[in-house]
Amino acid sequence: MASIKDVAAEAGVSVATVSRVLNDHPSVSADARARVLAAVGTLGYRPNAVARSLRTDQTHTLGLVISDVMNPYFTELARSVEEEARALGYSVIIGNADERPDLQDHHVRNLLDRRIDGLLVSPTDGGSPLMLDAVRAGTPMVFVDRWIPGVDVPVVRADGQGAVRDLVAHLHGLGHRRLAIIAGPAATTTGQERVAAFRAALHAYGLDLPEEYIGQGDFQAESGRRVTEGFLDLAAPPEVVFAADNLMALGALDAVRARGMRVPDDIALAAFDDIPWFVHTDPPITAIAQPTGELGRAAVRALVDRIEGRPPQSVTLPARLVVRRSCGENPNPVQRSTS
Amino acid sequence: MASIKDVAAEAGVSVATVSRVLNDHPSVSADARARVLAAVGTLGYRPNAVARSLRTDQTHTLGLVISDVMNPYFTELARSVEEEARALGYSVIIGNADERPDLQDHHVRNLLDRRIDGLLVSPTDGGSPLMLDAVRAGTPMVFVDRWIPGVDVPVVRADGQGAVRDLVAHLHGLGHRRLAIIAGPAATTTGQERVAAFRAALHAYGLDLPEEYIGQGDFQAESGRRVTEGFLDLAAPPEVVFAADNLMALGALDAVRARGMRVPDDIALAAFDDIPWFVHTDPPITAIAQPTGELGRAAVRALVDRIEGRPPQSVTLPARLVVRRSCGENPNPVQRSTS
DNA sequence: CGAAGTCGTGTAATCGATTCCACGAGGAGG
DNA sequence: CCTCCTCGTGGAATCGATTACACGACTTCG
Repeated sequence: MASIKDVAAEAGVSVATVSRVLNDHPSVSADARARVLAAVGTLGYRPNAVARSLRTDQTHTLGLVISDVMNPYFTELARSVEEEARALGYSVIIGNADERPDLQDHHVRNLLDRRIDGLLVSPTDGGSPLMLDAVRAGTPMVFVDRWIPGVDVPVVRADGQGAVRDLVAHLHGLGHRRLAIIAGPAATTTGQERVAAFRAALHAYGLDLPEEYIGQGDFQAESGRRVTEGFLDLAAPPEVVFAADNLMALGALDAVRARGMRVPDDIALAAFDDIPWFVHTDPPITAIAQPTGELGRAAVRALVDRIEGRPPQSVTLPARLVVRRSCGENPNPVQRSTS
Repeated sequence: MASIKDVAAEAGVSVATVSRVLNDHPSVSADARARVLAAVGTLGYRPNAVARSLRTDQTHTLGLVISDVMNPYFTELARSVEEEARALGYSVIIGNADERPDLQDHHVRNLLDRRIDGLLVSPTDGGSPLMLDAVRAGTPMVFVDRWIPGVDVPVVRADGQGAVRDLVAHLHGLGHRRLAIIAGPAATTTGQERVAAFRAALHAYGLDLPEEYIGQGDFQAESGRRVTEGFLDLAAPPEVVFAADNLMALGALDAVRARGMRVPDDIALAAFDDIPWFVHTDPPITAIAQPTGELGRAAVRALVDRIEGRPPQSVTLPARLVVRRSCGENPNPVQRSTS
């Protein structure tokens, strides 16, 4: 592979001049520039990003550590992050933690070793020492979706409180009174917040959220299935199951089907996180939609601001309720098609 | 950030010794080793992967360029690729081409500039000059899922012929005679092959695949919708629509619904690529399942073989039919749950 | 007892870029 | 005509690792 030296030789100039042409530094004669460009062309030269990074101490690369790639929500997040980063001149390296703190640490370490310019994280847990060290060491970082309390890092996330209130209003209006939730891991902020928001909304309607109606899930389909089975085994099973993410909703649907029961006739189902497939499930599932693309873009902007020395901003965007048929009689038509 | 020099100073040895300890080179005294390790600990030193790569000319990184991250098939592929790569001591950088040749080139160029050790590609088109140049220049490369004919690069893919035959047998057995296909882009091998396999299977049953029953899609949901609408507008609409990937099947489902028609009563639907959601659509969709995880792992093994000087092998694994209810009366129960 | 390893270690070259500094040529101004 | 800039250029240091080579101290063996 041709190096800058080869180009310099071919063009009959020094490597300094080649470098100047490549970084379009002003003081290069038109003649030299032309000769260098020609040499670059004939040799098919491409600068070695590794060497450049070593010298400049910048990789123009962002790390993104997400909790689970197989979750369409995070896939979409990753996509929008990459798009915005590309627009701003950065590349993205994605690390998939699969909801496992050890894997999360593996990727964070790997990204740090590669000297990425900044890190976007949706933490799987309450904060590994590794990540806290990185923050303390001054690594530019931004939390997206989930965050770690007590750490001074900008957070870009959706606020579901309003939408959860709308959901409970909808459910209450349909006559449901026994509402249960499949929660996410308590170690994640989204795991806790969604339960808190749900409980608060229920209280507003004079309803309770008893312990046995809080199932402990882990944001994966299998846990949704398991928890739902537990709910169905109760002496007084809930009339509604609200899954704190889309994969657990999928598991819940499985569990209900496996018993030969029907949604929404025998039990209603709603989910946090809306995805295109929810339009086509049987029945279409009522869900709380996050502005996923906007979150990803805002997170990148915040991180790049931080990297480039501008003050980064935390951002909170509202989520909204999308009513479909999985909770019962629905006065409105479907409001959202695939896209 | 501490460098190897700092560690050397702290431990009272030379950088050479530190390096030897880090790469566990045999000739280092126990005493020196202990002092270096202690220094590494107190400084929290981590070797700079950028510098190391520059010197050794290896990044221990694989590039993966896929056609569309939002397609669950590719997401799963990416996940298994990363897993296997990690097991073999490599990291993976994913580039999402979004079915756009220009974006594909952007990522290939970016990965090449970063001096990745090898490239895994599922080409969006018939082969950009950039990629062909890379092959000619000796970049270790392996094609996965799709490939470019006439290029001497190992291919890891699934063979759908048998499964398509099974599908046609199933459809024929259910009494369907007018079968249509939503094809992928002709520039991709999977786009062509699936049509060819379908046509061959139809012939075996004495059936034809007329031009108007071949819709040109692009592997995205929207094209599935458009093509399906075209089919429904025909004087003699098909009784079955076979979508060459899961996203186009989603679009087809949309189109059918939008007309107020029902699957499978008014029209049957089948898809190439099976995904967890197909169990839960209304109705559950009959699909051809690829051994996605196995493909990803085999592709990584082939690429790493190539990188490390062993002869790489092309691999072809069989896909299989999973019958559900979207094509009509089904004697067998669902054979596959989510996972 | 001297020659010939062996072992542990350090010095310095190297990878491919960027960039500070020095230098020579040419132009402007006194 | 001399001085002082400006401009274009090249030499060389530098980033943080790895590794070939040299060297001194010990062993080992004839």
